[in-house]
Amino acid sequence: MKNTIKVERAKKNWTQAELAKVIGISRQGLNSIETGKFIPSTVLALRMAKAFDTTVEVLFQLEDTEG
Amino acid sequence: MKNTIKVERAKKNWTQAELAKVIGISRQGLNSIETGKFIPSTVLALRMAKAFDTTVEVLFQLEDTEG
DNA sequence: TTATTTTGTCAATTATACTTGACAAAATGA
DNA sequence: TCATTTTGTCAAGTATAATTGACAAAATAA
Repeated sequence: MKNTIKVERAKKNWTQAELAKVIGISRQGLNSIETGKFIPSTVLALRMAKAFDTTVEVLFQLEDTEG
Repeated sequence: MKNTIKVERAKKNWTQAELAKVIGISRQGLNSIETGKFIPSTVLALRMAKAFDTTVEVLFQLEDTEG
């Protein structure tokens, strides 16, 4: 799964630590999600989408092999 | 977190077992998600949204306390 | 360059999603 | 009613998400 967290974060000029705090997760946890190391829960995806004023689908995209 | 899986499933006239197969999860796993026992991964949420031709936000809603 | 912040990553632990197998309750259909 | 399908739930196990603490690489600012 791909994500556009880094881009959305840049738009808001937020650090990983700041975003992590907003969505209630550790900085390392957010880093692992952002770098594709692991897949977040739907609650975290929804919180992130809300924080960025966007949708889960804009933030996260299934790969062709994951469809 | 609330969800509208049961309703979307009814629209398509799918059983839990059928939907579970489509998204690549066990029947009991899907049941636990549908009944709110646990929170699915974002990949599963995206697959479900795709299967239902809808969005993650339509399928899953944060409670006021989870925002 | 030097100092500071930000990011990436590791190890070890904890929490939880997801699995299979099983069985009963509930719903559906004959 | 009787049979069949569907759903809910339990237990025990596996997989993985998420945690903290730590440290170095990379980026940013002075």
